[in-house]
Amino acid sequence: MNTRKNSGGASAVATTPAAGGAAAGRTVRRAASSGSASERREHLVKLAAELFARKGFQATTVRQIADEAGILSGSLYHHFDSKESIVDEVLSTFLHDLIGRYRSALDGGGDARAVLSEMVRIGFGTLEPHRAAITVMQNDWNYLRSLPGDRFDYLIKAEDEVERMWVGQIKRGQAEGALRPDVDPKLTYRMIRDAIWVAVRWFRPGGRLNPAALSEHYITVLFDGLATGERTSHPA
Amino acid sequence: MNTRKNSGGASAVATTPAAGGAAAGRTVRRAASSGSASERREHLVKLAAELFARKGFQATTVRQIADEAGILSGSLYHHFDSKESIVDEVLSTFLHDLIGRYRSALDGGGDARAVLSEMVRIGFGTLEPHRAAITVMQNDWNYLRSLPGDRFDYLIKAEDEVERMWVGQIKRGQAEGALRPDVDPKLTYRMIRDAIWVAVRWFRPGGRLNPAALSEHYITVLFDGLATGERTSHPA
DNA sequence: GTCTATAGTTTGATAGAC
DNA sequence: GTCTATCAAACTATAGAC
Repeated sequence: MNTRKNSGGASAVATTPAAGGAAAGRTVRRAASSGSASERREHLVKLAAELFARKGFQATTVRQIADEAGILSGSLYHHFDSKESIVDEVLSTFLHDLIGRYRSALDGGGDARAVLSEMVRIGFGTLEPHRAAITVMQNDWNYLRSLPGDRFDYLIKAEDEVERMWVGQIKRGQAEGALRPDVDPKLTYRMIRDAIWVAVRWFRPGGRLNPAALSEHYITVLFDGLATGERTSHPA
Repeated sequence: MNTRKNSGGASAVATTPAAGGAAAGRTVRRAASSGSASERREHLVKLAAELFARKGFQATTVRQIADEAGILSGSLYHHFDSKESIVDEVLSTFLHDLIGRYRSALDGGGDARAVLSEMVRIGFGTLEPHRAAITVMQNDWNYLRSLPGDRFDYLIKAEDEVERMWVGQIKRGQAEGALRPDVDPKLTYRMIRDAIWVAVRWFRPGGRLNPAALSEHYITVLFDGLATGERTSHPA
């Protein structure tokens, strides 16, 4: 996924927390994060992710990222190989977390409707911790995919795996008779997925609608359309 | 909306078709479009829109646009003030058309469910003719909105007007008893809107799914969740 | 781990000949 | 309406001092 320049990593937890040198560090403009090197790195990735989300990957310059961190642009290259490797880390961290959560939901068992409901909750649940990453993934997907090389091929791999999980549950629900058989599983998956993820455009943490309320609303609307039962029309 | 450099315009139809000079034009690499000046302009906008959609507005250079048209980058500035004015024309043309179609649907009358169904069809109906513009609007919305000045304020104005139309119909449907009253109208509008527009990411003209089939699928799923009737659960 | 300084490209846009 | 030629600015990334 991403090539790291120094040791340690964002997702790796069992790294030596041997404290950052910080021998020089003159004006120390950076607020907190006087912790380990990996914490510092994580902090920089987070700052960059916010900028990428707000202005777009291309429109965000390494100078702006460095400014936000209180250092000069050249200093960023002590932590990262390139601007691309930063966005790489933003996206792969998110996808790693997301897929892990989905797997847990599938392992948890339950009928198709219960699992699918849980997957909706997971989707909305990532809106808050991964808002910036989700925004970047949507807005800059085409651009990143258009870059030469196979660096961002894992985006497709992750997308495919997620699709398999959703479609599998939808088909199971249809086979068990819990979901109406006259809808296209793949198209239905896309419809749900799109409606959830694009919510990142208008979702604001602390706003009128929290992720839990959003989930229940969407689940209600969705299943009273998906579940079998008395309906106004029931096409072949 | 957009400031044009020369006379004539994309949406204006009653323009003198006084034929493009084309006195010099050496190798004339441009395929067809030996018509009026406004046709030539429209053609350039279309080429640019495709590039913007594929790589993103920022990542598309004026040189690439010119290449695609078979001219040099400097020559583009005979037709447009700036790169921004090109994307401006892409988006304003689309929004003009979209809002016009919505207004017709509202004027057509009918009950809320019928009007809303028609609005869904309109949404999917624009996917084919305005695929590039819709893609640009979604991917580069944040960036364009972040630019200094009020040039792209009309994006917000158009968004607001569209929201008023949708929410108005949803509320009317609830008042008339055709739609379940326990859903939030604004949130429901967003859910529908998001699901429709994001389809532009995977929709391909001539593919397995045409806009008409998509519309009916979405309408079926949506209304059997929105319409009143026997339901598994019916929260307060 | 940050700074200074800068190399090497690429970009959007302009001026004037034809 | 396009080309030639070019400018000024901005960009990513690097090298080496501290």
